[in-house]
Amino acid sequence: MTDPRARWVLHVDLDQFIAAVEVLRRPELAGRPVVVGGRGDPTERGVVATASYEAREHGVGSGMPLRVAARKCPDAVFLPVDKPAYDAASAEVMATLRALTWDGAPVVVEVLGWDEAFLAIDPASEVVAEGVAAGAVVEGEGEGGGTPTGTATGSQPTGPQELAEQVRAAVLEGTGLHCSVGIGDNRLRAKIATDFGKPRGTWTLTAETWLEVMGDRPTDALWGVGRRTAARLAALGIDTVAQLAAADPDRLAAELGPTMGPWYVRLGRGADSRRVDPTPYVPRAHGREETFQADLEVWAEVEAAVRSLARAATADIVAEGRPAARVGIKVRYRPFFTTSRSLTLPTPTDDPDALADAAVALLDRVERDRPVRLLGVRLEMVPPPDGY
DNA sequence: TCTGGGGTCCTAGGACCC
DNA sequence: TCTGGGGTCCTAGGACCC
Repeated sequence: MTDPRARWVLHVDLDQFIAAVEVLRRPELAGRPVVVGGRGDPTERGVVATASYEAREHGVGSGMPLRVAARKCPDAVFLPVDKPAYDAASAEVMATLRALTWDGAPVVVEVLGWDEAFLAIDPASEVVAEGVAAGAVVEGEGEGGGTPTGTATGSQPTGPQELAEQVRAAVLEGTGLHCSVGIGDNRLRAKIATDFGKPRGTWTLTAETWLEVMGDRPTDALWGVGRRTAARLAALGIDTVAQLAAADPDRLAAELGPTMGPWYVRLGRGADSRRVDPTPYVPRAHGREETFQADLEVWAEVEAAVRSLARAATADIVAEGRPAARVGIKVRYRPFFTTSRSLTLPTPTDDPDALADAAVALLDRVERDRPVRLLGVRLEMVPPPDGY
């Protein structure tokens, strides 16, 4: 139980993943500003999925409308999102990570998305500890802390820094992609540490260094606090991570909800007790949505579009092998007002006609006198059978 | 800054039941 | 019928993440 390696979590995050995959198969793009998003046409509605570092120097960033990106960086190469290519690259990365060992013991990998994963030692493969106290402390990380300490390519890693270097070398060798690694004494700290290591680096963040590194930063620097919650916290006089860490959980429970309030205080303290979980991801729902290049003004077109989205979503759940128990639609009107409707089916089904009919029927419950910018259909599946 | 598409989880009110 | 309280399901909306 006292395997010293069990203290550590590594977070691996690919550098500019989507742009890097594109450059990998089109080497002539290396060194150029590359922007991937939408259908690759910067005159269309769409946003930036990933920008290369060269494009970021011009102020282009994720989530930015393509039109704005084109204005900021007219010389950028604009490419369409190619999901299958990123799926394939991601699978290679994850396979590389799963093949790693730490001092002879297998690691477990929890996939977070296309380009991120947590790594930890497999708790089932306990090795007798060699006299390391439970409170072992990593040497302090001052300015520039967390720089790699080893060049351990090929040799067996001993500490987390050596494992991190092995991760970066293995991913580069196996996939041609660069990544950064965060080392933490839990998932949250490892995840946040990664940003300090980018690009192509490693950083360590522990309970000992948490407040020193994060205390003066705004609350939305935390994983799980976004713009809205940061504003609500600011209204309560909480602007920084240190202030959030010192806040009264009962007060935040009253203000932000019994679950979320105390959870935010724990975030401020850098606390996270969840273990790295290698259980394969099982989706709860599949949905399809589309923002139209020109708003739909004819209701028959709205109905036809919902029917089409419902069929596409149905194909996704059929591939999953689980029928839908609930159907939901989303309607975004001009200029940007969004509403949703949903229903529980009398009986779960994966019949395309029945699901399309249900989605179209939900349209009767929304206004039809306004131009429609976006439509979405979402199918919530029955839980997977036991044994998953 | 005229704002994608894929998801997850939490909250709150009302219905309904005992 | 002058009417408590808890549990659960359904629905709409919101926040967040990659």
